[in-house]
Order: sequence, then C-alpha cells, then structure tokens
Amino acid sequence: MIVKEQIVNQAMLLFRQMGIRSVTMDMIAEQTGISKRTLYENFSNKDELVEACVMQEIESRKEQAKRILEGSSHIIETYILFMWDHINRLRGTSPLFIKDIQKLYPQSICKQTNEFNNRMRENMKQFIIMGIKDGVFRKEINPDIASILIFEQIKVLHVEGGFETSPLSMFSPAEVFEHISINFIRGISTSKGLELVDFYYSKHKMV
Amino acid sequence: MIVKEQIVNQAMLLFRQMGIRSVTMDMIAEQTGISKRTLYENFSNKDELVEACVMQEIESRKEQAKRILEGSSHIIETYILFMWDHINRLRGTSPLFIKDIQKLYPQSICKQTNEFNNRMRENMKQFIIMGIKDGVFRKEINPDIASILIFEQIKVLHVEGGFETSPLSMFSPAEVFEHISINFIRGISTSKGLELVDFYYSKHKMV
DNA sequence: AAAAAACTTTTATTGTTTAAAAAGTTTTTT
DNA sequence: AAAAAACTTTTTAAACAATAAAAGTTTTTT
Repeated sequence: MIVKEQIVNQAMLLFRQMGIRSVTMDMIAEQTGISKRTLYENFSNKDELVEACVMQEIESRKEQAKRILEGSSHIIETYILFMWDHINRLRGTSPLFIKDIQKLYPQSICKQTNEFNNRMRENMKQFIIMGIKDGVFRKEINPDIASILIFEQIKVLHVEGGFETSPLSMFSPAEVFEHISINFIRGISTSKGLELVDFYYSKHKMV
Repeated sequence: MIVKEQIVNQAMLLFRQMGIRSVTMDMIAEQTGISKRTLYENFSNKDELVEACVMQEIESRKEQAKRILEGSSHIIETYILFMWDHINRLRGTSPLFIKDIQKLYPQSICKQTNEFNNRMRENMKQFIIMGIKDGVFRKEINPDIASILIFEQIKVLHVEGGFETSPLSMFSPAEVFEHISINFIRGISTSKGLELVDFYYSKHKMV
C-alpha cells in the first residue's frame, strides 16, 4: 500500500501550499503521476483522502509533542519548545490549509481536529494551573479566560479573508506568532516565571 | 434646540441597549415621546441621527481622555486609567452597539470612528515607543505588531455572533477586557515596568 | 402645531434559478 | 492494468426575483 502513502504525501504538498478547497482531484492525480481512476481506487472520495492527510498531520504532531515533553525539564521550557515547533509548522504551511479544514469540514473530519484543539486548550489550562501552583504564573490569572485568550489570539492568524485584510498582513505569521506567544507567557508570569522564560528562550533561540 | 439633544439622549439609551440595527425610528419617536414627523423634522434621516449620537460619544471620550491625561503622572498610570474608563463604558453598553457601527456604517459615519480608532492605534504605538525609551517596556517589542495585537484582542469582544458563539461567553466583557489589558502590558514590560504596573494598578483598583 | 395614523418607497433578507467548476464514473486507448 | 480522455452528476456560487420590515412621507385628527 505504498501508493496510498505516496498520494497522501503529494496531496499534503498541495494542500499545504494552497489549502484544500482550491486543490482538485485532477491536480492531485497529476501531481502524484497517476490517473484519476487509480486515485479513486485508493480513496473513494476527496473527504476520505483529506481525512487521511489530517490524521497523518495529527499523528506527526502527537509524536512531536511526545518528544518535546520528554526533552524538556520544566513546563516553561515545554512551552518555549512548543512555540518553536509551531513556528516551524507555520513557516511551511499556507494559512488556507487550517482555514479550509475549519470552514469546509465542520462535521466528520473537523471532529478529529476539534477534539485535538479542545485537548490542547484543556492542556493549556492545566499548564497554567500547574504554573500558578509552581509560583511561575500569577495567582490572579483565571486559567479559563487565559487559556481561551491565547487560542483566540492565535486565531487572528487564521482569520477570514486570510490575513490580507488585517493590518498584520505586513508581518509573517511566524513572526506574529512568536510575538503573541512570548507576550502571553510573560503577561501571566511572576518574576520567578520571567527569569525562566528568559533562560529557556535564549537556550532555544533560533534564527 | 433642546429637543435635538433630547432625541440624541433617548436614542443613545436604546442604541446602547440593543445596538443600532434593531432600533427603529418608530421606537425612537415613542421613547422620546414625540411623533415620527417631529423626529424627521429634527433629523432628516436615521444616518444623520446615528452620526449625531456617535459624535456625542466621541466627544465624551475625547473629554474623558483629556481628563485622564491631565490626571496621570506616568504613561503606565495613563494606561491603567484608560483601562478602567473603558471597562466602565463596556459595563453600560451592549456589544451590538459597536458591532453595528462597524458592520452597518462602514462609509460615512464609520469614517469618524475609523479616524478615531486609527488615532488610538497610533497613540498606542507611540505609547509603546515611549515606554521602550523610558525602559518600562522591553526593547525586543515591535511597536507596530504589539499595537495591532492589543486591538485585535479587544476585537474578540465585538466578534460576529456577539460573544455567544465564543467560549468567552461565560465571562463578562468587562472581566475579559481587564484580563487582556493587564496581560498585555505585563507581557511587554521590563521589571521596572512591572513594578509601576503593580503600583498604579493597586492605586486605582476598583470593584 | 404637533401627534397619530395611514400611506409609499427603500432596503434587506430569503428563496429560487442558472451556470460553471469540480467531483465522481465510464469508456477508450496504450 | 493503468493512463488518458470523455463523460455524467453534484456542489457551489452568482444572479435574480419575491417578500417583509423598516425608512421616510403624507394625510387626518386633536
């Protein structure tokens, strides 16, 4: 079944570039170098193919998350590493990809990503609660509000009309994301937390 | 021309409660206790009346801004006072009011509010630049990105579908706004800045 | 002279039709 | 046996028409 993987990989290449809506099955067949018929013998419809792509993406993220958790010694280091991981993903992916999944597939496939997102938000909330207990985040912080707000801020990157409408369009999504992430964690931090943010930020600094 | 003021005041009462779209001219006439004809003799159409209301609101804000600037001894105190002023306004105004102005009147009237908003964003940018020079905000901050981001965050409060769609619906706009404002300024602050935020926040603390 | 009511006009929303593009299928070719 | 091409069906989006609500006007009443 190596051909199925081939198709998923080539489709992902196109999806990442142009989103899902504007990639046709003809394009995918051509890109993979197979006929449409063969394509449909492997995936009986587009949704099935998209689902396979999304699942692959989610799996990749889960594995990466596992690696990050194993490789970090403090929750703030974890946060910084997740930030860099996401920045790298943003750099290789058109905002259309995420946007299309959310707008076009709110039922079947989005179920997977929604579960994933809800788990992420819940993780973020627990992360904040842990940080407060640990004395790195301020105790005035409401973990519910704060965990929602960080994801709402990130949504700005995937806003309707791309990004072009927004005055943020002059800056790259990756740059804005870094700004948001660092400002957010510093905003909720105590002085002890800030020291750790500075420490781990310079430890993992990238260009 | 006391009757004109009467109309504006009564109309504002309704607009603040239910937005602009859902308030009819009949409702305004009834609320003011005059006939529709008299209403139209004072304002030849709804847009003119809305404009008068918006101008009154802008004037009120300008005066309040002047008072705040005069009454504060440091830019961080200014920021905290503006925050409380806005929280008080939010408490008395339905999100529909701002939403309707932005969605319904993007041309003539919105010109006024857009100018006002652009000036606010520019002020915010200058505020951040001053803060960096003064050593209260971090020098890594990009004043353009940061000034846009704070307004984008505030937009979450006026998002399409009210607020009801958003997971933030369980919290009051005022509460969320305070969270956003404090997190933002702490996020961009140096340790010197944080001390001042703490100082002025407790100085002006409200319930 | 202004309120109340009855009226006309505009605007905004809703549903319907139509046309194009892409999904999905079948036939033909190599 | 799979690619290429030709085909049919579905979806989507745009254009248009019908409707209802509110804007705006005129007439009638107090």
